[in-house]
Amino acid sequence: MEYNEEQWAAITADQRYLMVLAGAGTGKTRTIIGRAAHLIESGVDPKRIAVVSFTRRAAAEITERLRHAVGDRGRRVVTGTFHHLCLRNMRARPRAFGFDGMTILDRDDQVQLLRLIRSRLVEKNSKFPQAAELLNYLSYARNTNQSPREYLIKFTDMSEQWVDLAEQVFQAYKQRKQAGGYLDYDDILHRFAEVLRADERVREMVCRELDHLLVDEMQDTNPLQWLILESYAQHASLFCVGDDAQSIYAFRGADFQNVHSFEKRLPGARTLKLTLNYRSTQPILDVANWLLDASPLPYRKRLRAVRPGNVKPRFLQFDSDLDQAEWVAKAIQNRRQGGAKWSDHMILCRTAWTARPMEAALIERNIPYRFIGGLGLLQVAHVRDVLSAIRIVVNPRDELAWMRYLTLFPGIGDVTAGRFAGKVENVESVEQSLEMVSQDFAKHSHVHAILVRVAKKAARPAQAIRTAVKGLESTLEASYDDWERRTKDLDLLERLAAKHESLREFLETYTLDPVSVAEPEEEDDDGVVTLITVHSAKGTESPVCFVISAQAGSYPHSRSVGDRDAEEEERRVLYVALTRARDELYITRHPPSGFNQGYWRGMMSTPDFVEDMPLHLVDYGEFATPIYQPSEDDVIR
DNA sequence: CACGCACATTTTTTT
DNA sequence: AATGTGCGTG
Repeated sequence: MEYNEEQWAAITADQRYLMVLAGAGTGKTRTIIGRAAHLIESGVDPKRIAVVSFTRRAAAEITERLRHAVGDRGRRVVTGTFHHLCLRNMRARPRAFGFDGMTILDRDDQVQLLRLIRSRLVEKNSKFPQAAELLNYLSYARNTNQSPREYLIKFTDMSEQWVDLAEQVFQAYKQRKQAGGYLDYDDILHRFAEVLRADERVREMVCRELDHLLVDEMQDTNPLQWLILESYAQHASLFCVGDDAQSIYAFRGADFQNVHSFEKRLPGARTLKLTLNYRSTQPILDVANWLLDASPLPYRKRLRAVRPGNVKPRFLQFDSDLDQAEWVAKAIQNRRQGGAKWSDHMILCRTAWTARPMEAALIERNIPYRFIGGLGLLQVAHVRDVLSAIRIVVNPRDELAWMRYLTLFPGIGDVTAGRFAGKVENVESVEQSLEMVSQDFAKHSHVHAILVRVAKKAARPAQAIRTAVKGLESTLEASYDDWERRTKDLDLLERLAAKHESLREFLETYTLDPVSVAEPEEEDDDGVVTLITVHSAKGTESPVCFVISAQAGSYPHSRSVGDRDAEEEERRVLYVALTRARDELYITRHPPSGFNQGYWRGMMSTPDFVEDMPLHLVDYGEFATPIYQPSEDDVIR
């Protein structure tokens, strides 16, 4: 593995705290891997190195590439997301963290729980924010280390009474979580950070286990995560890589300024830069550079391509999203006939929603694809149905699971189920809860019987899933008219479960990082086309990229219009999208339709980033001739 | 109290 | 598209 001067300087730097500012495609991941490899080769025990990233896909890639770079030793490096790192540590010391047999709530669960509480505390038809919005407020406040009250007063125009009411709702939510043995996403970080901060003994015990903490995508860390990093920084060295122009998680409390204040926050910290782009050709970078230049924010960034290539990105305007989808699908098909692989193509969309017509067009043409982002497997109704039985066996105090499970059966409605779920709060064991079921639902014998059978298989995840599916099959078949189509998700679920040691671990893994429903059954030699949201695409690249629906309403997204910071974040989203392309970039757009059209009727001054693009930066017109040539595997020799 | 029908609602982005 | 919600019926 070879590195350029800048990369090598970062890899071998002996600063205890180092921030590497790296533009898109400048070899961030390569440098982080290089750093870990370098540390190992200079004698550091791999177990004492951790690499945190922001998605499991990124973490998996790091694990893989590390193994490639240093062999099996690489496996012992701790890799994962922030949430994984926290969970791992808490699971290893359940007593210190008060973490025992907890069920992790995904977003749907959180919303449902909050809705339950809202319905009791807030009068009907009140204009008081809905559960989902309340959850956003709460989560943002917690991720930025503020009290909800503080946040609501500062950032919303809620009245005094409503703020009080919101506080009550949040308080009740917290209590319900405690009672149900639940941990939501924020609790995972929060509890970990809180204990590390407050308990010096635990902090030493935990943080002393690492000598080197490497952080990917530093611009996405929020104040809560920073708190965790600070605790570690007392005992370990910190090597962070990030790019302010790629910060697209402000909605989660991330503040990209933290890559700039790094030096001020940690004594003796230094910042290095990576400026050479190895991914894209210059014409692609020219468009990206133009986009940042057009921003009022000073990114002071000009990406320079190392690789040759002078094909301009192509810009196409369509009459509708359907025409656009049709054309993209056809273009990919043509390119494949011209010798390209399916897997050379990536289609980037702003929201999962805009991907739908695209998906339809791909299916129609039998183009194998996978969709990343959007509805995860574990969010689909029938999967949740089956998992409710599993969750009960893992945590019998899981009220939400009881509700879902019990109401599956004809004759049991939400009132009856709710009554039972209320009683389960103090249950000590699965056996005890099963005993209660057999008493309360004596008439519905299979309610009890299915759980008993699932509980028996609890040690074998795949078998437990299969048992649950079999038990519920007839009931589910009656309630879904497209049951046939849905069963294949359950097969997939079973296969996924087979890869895991325990049901708890299985649930945790996929709650923290959901798999897509549309994961391809099998990839042929040519792989599959990737359809992906820009947020999920960060850190990835592809020889040929289609940035679709690049118009007002998507870039910037209509929800962000009017808020300067949010609009600028949208610019960075588009920037991330454009900089994924290696050789060819297509930017396509169409007039807004449906929801957006209605939304924007009468509003004339919607910003549109792409509209002002200088003509000379792109080529226009109809069909592009395939210009792709199979690339030599890597451009860096 | 359960259930079925009709209707509304949702549509950022992710851990 | 696919859930969730409200209301009348049994």
